[in-house]
Amino acid sequence: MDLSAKSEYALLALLELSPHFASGEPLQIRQIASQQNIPDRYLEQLLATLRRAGLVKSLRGARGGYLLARDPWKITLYDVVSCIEGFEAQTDPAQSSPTPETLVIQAVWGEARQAAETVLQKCTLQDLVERRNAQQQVDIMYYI
Amino acid sequence: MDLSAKSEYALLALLELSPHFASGEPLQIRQIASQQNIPDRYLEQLLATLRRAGLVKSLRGARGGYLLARDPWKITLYDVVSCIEGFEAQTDPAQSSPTPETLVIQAVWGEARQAAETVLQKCTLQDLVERRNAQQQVDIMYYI
DNA sequence: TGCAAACCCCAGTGGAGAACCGGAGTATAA
DNA sequence: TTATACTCCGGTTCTCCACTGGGGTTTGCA
Repeated sequence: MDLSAKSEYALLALLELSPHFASGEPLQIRQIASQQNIPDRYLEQLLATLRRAGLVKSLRGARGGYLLARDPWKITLYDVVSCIEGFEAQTDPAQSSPTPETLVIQAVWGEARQAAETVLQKCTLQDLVERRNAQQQVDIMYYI
Repeated sequence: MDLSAKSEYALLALLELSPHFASGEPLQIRQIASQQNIPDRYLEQLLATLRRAGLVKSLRGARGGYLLARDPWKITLYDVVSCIEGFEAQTDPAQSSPTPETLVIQAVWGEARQAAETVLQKCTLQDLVERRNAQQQVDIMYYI
């Protein structure tokens, strides 16, 4: 029920990439990692997953790096979390003969999960960027 | 993001206790465990937690057992899951200086979590019982 | 053409927590 | 008084998350 470090790292990385989408300049793993305090060898794996999911593109070789595959307002938090966390494929083969009780419980749990996913589907990377900027404005006002 | 065996066991046990609330007759751990296929020594721990949370009462000694502490329509799934899973106290002391990025991410995640919890708060044990009965009716109709 | 900078793949490890088991003790109905 | 139940507390096994490491391959640039 709580956010895994894995998903948080992925979101932070994509958040870091968002402002660079317009210019088309790639960011390197090291830069993202040091900027957001993420173990770089670990971030590497996450970016590979995001690449296979079609959320980022990579440029190999010297002067390479990563960039968003599409506009930051066309990537939802659900896109990110679901591909990182690996939803789906939860058929649970051990549960050969589910009882009526477990079925009902799973059904309600599915509704709760659905409600959470709807929130994530409605929030894009661009929304996150703007909320962060707005928050920083508030901080500055308090600082003055 | 997925339902733990722990919570599912607890819900199954309370579901088993629900029909017996009216009569006031206690159910024993062994009975619940064998009925719902739960390791009995493990269920014992869960029921102890539920008792401390005030969701069930225990009768010690011969002919003892467990019974619901209040009406099954006055116990929500949120009551159960939150006490079993131990929500709250997630201040995360390691996060001494949260960045604006992590703050925004946590905020949205909190909204998603809140949406899921609302679903659980609206569903009572009695709702579960009735949905199970309704489902069984459907099964019977298909059987005929 | 060489070489360094970057991505790419795969395999392992350490620690934490979940799920479960066991034993000794205590309360209580019969 | 005794059998039946709950109660407390500790250990054990197993899985998974977060992370690390050792190899590659690709590519811009001097």
